[in-house]
Amino acid sequence: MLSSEEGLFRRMAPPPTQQTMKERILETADKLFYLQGIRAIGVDTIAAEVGISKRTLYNHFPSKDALIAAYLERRFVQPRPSDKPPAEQILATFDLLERRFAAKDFRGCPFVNAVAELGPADRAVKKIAVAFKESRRVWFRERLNALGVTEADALATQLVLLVDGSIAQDLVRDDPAMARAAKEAAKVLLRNAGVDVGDGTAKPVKGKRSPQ
Amino acid sequence: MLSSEEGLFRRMAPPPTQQTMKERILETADKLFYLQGIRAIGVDTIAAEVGISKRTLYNHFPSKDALIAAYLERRFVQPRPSDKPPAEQILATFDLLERRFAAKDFRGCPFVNAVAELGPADRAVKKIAVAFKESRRVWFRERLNALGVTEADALATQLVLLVDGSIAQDLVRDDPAMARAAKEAAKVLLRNAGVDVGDGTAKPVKGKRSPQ
DNA sequence: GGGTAAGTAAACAGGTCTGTGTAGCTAAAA
DNA sequence: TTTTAGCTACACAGACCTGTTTACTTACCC
Repeated sequence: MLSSEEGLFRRMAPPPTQQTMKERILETADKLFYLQGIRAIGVDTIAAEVGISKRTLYNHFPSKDALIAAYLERRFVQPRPSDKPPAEQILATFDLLERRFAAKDFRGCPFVNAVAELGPADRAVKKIAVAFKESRRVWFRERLNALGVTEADALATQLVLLVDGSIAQDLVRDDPAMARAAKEAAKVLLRNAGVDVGDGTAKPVKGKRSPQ
Repeated sequence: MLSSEEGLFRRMAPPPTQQTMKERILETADKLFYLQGIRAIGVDTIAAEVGISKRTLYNHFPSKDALIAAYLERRFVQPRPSDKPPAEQILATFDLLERRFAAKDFRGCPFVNAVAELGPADRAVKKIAVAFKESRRVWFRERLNALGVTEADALATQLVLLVDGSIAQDLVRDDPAMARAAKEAAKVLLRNAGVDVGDGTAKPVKGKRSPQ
């Protein structure tokens, strides 16, 4: 066997920074799954891109399904905590979205995409997608509660509709202006709930008239 | 050759209603593509479900890509014309959505799903998806113009965000209430633009006060 | 009756997919 | 120095994919 001939100088490659092998695999899987689709990418492709053998990949993840689950779990991160006022935090969400849309590697919401791609039969994927969506809704609700909005729960739902709507629209249109449109709509909804969104048109929470 | 032995009684099956073969294929492809995903369904599966040979399918569609394109084109239908007042038409959109969500065979927007599944490389799919989304936006804009809304274009965009947001949310959550939430948000946006949405709280278009 | 259009079944080509098996190499621990 | 954990390369099984080919059958029109 000549198998060592060219393998010799590639073994135990550069101590690849500090990352664990699992993390290296996940990072590559994330990039490929997200940009090209989960079904479109085979495990061979991932292994080749990481620069490892397929056997090694399967030593770290028992199946492609496990890798998919780990990919989505790794995407499930909470927004960074902020000490800005709640209303600003809420509106900043849409500014962040707009920056994301402008990046050319944005390809929609990985959770929605996974559910769309893998179908309703894949319960594991659906479960994590639901958890993610709910966590975002709760994030909005907490900030609305802090603002004293009475119907915080309903308004939080409406805000996530604007977020997901702009994501879906940007996915097909590649138009970051969708984020701005969502932000303007969000401002109207917030103002209507009595939140001061910084343009002096805050409407009172409970039928009270604002001064003049 | 014994090929006729069991084929004999299946030939030229029941004159299958009146539908053309192309339509029968498309109908089946639609059901399978939409419910299970485009990549998840092979042409063999479609042919078997229609009850025809694969050769026949390929005689009607030169490739799977052509079948996918025809599937999406067939999904691209305009809303039925209505003689109801424009504001009612707009709000009825969300009622229709809610009924769709409640049906257990609802699986999101076929255009968004196709783009998510097939990736940005598939220009043909992306093109028809963009055309569809824009047609819906224009539909809203026409009705807003009829209502004399000044910023009809911007508001139409905001309304499609609510539509697509509720579709995405329902896709992952299976919750028809998302359509109601979108409707409530739409009412606020319409009222804010001076449209009377039937609860006596219409706000004038241009700073004018409505009678008491 | 002869020709044609459109269907059938079934095999095949050539590719990809997930997942496993085998054998050998290397680095580090014992 | 020996053992062991973890890697590599590579072949393979078995399934499924798109699309083509072959040979045959049926219905219908002229």
